[in-house]
Amino acid sequence: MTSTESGAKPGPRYAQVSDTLQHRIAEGTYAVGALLPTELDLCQEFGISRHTVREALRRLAEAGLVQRRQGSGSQVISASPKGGYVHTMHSLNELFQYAADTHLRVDRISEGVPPAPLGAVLGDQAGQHWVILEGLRLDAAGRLPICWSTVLINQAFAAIVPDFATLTGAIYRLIEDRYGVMVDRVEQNIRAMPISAEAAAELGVSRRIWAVQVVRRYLDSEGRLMLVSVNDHPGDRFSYSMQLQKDVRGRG
Amino acid sequence: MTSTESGAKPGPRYAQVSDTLQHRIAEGTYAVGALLPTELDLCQEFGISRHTVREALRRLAEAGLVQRRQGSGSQVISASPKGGYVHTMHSLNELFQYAADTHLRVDRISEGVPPAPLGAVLGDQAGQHWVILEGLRLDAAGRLPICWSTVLINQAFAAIVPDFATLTGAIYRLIEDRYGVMVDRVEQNIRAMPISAEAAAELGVSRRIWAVQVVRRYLDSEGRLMLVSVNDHPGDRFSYSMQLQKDVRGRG
DNA sequence: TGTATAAATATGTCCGGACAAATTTTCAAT
DNA sequence: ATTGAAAATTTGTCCGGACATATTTATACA
Repeated sequence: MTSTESGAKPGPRYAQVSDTLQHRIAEGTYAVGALLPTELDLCQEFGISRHTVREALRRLAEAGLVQRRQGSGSQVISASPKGGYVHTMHSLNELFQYAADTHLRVDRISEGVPPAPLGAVLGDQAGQHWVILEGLRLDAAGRLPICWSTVLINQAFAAIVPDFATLTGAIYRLIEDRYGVMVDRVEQNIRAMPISAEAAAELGVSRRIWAVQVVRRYLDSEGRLMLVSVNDHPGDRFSYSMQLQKDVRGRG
Repeated sequence: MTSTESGAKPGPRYAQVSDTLQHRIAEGTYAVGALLPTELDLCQEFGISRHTVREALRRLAEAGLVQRRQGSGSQVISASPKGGYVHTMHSLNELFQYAADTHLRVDRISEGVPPAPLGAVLGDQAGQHWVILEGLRLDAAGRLPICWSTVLINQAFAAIVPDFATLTGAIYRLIEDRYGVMVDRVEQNIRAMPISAEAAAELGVSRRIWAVQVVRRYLDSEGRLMLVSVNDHPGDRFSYSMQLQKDVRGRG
């Protein structure tokens, strides 16, 4: 069919097969709602054992693309977006890993009073001076753009900026280590909003995609804002799972 | 060791093994940070093949309990499988108030196997029959459209449907009261996605607005899905705040 | 025609084995 | 003591086969 299906691919066989199947799903060869070929059919087509086919199908099921049912077959339940991957976070910790302050390619550093849109996340401290960082945040492999990140740093800690070049952990940890000011609590807000032109360009997504903006405000024990991070995730790649406490749902 | 490890258990072997290992992790036999016995050791201990041991370890890794590394071994990275995150009740309750299962104007009721897109939120129970409710959810004043809501009810509880006319509280409470089946835990997932034509029309928003979809799965103590609610919020009106625990952001 | 039963189909579980790839350990050379 | 290469260890990938279980389809019977 397409040239991408004929040539020899790198990586394990099951990955080649799952990639091919995912490609066909995205292409419409296997429509949403339709059944995939049976495992034995796939064995024959790709000339591999059933074990390897099952590994490929298992990964597709894990990615939420297909649903497997004993006796019935594997049904396509979702077509992958053109980006081609589905990122699902299963816990808050994964969100933090996912959006950790690591692998941040800093493109721009400025200082002064943040413009109005950014000032909104600063509340009553909007008029003060801040150190502003903007850049693209990449995944652990350093390749895939995860989100467009803006970090506002209280100017009292401006001296840490030169250390960003060798930063391996979260920025707030750098502040804690250097200044002994401990983060007391973190407020997080999630909202959806139109994506900025800059973020869309950096992330390689259409401006028709909405951004999921995750704002985290780090405060010390006296309620002073130490750090604010604003991450614009492409809406088509954002998913955030958590388990709710029993007593929390009391009012639901 | 304990009595629970000696007797013959039901279910597949890999599940028995992963349950046993999970129990030992929770008990402290395998401490967090320590390495599990090697696959071959486990083969010998349980008298099973390496394939079955690997299936058990794979599930533990999926649950976030262990981390497997080629050449090194499987390391325990967490003692609690099911999230167990504690959020401040104040802010989460705001979400629940915001999207409470009240003030639901039911427009359509159908029964049967949900179509593929909805089936995705049902996981391995997608093929079963459900009672499907769709309608517009209004705010407390009964005026402002909050979200487009789809509710999937386990057919075992189909008899509660006529009572919706006089429903004043959450649907899951109706089930708890009528059937004595208690909700044990609630899984919540937030993601952004294009809004459906139907939801856009009902909510009076443009289709260019993306929806923030909040899926909540209500499970009983045996892991059976009782109820699933899928709420499509207009992205331009959605905001979700919470306060993060200090220990939760530990990895950030 | 409708229904209950049997057969066919498709995925789930489990075994045995083999080699590859990544990591750790051992040990010799400097 | 330090370095570097070889060996041992451990998980990753892949094959072949067998039977179990769930679903669908075909068949026989009423």
